[in-house]
Amino acid sequence: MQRLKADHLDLAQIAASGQCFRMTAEGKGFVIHAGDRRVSALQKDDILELDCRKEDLSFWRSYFDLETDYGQFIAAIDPADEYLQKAASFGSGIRILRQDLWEMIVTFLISQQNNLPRIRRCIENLCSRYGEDRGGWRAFPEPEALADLPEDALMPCNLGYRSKYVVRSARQAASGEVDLEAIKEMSYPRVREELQKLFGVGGKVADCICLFALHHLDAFPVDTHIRQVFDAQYPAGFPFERYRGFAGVLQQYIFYYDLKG
DNA sequence: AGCCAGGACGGAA
DNA sequence: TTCCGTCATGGC
Repeated sequence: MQRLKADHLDLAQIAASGQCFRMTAEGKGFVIHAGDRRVSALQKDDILELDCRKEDLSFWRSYFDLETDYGQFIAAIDPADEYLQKAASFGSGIRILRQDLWEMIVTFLISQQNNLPRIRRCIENLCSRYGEDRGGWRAFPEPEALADLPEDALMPCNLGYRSKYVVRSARQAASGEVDLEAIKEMSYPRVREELQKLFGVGGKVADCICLFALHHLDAFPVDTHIRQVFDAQYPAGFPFERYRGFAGVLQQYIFYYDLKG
């Protein structure tokens, strides 16, 4: 059992915030799958207890982004912006996780024109059918495990028309046509363009990948929920300039508040 | 029952 | 460029 100091962290909020679809409640805590890793986590006040080896601790500290002070983001919110204040207060336990790149690509390919419960089931189906067996659980399938399939092979996993997006993107990743390792070193504007070479990845999905895998906090995915909030709360436009460098964090507060608030 | 969901693609205008 | 029909499926 390892312990980490963790303020502004609420696993239940993160699990419900729609950035991670492989966190499930287990007893009083959560079990979290990330790529080919897995950990059990339990929160006690501002201490996060992780069931992992000491040498894996640095990975999970980074995964939960525990070295970042989220209080500074909340403190920087315009005091006159009542809506954003409430949203941030409501979701103050949300952090932007550093998730696996390929897993986020597939997850948000599947997310389009879809709803959160079904996205979760699609991911589970993919892992159980094509993920490597780790003895009692399965890893997220690598591109190579999907690249040789026919384009409609994932429809039994309930991906619907998105099956061909995942299969063709897997081919592009496996062949090196899109270099996932090189992408990790690119600036946000450049990687956003690069990701859109993947079949099925447009601007919004690219922003989700940038934010939830690559931790580009400037990325601000605008989906149907955010669009509705903008129409209702920010008719004159959202003040992106004020929040340069961390607008993506606020996006998650808004998304979660609109979803659950 | 019917509308909507963390959109993107391909073709038309 | 912008606009629009289409794409599977199920949650509510």
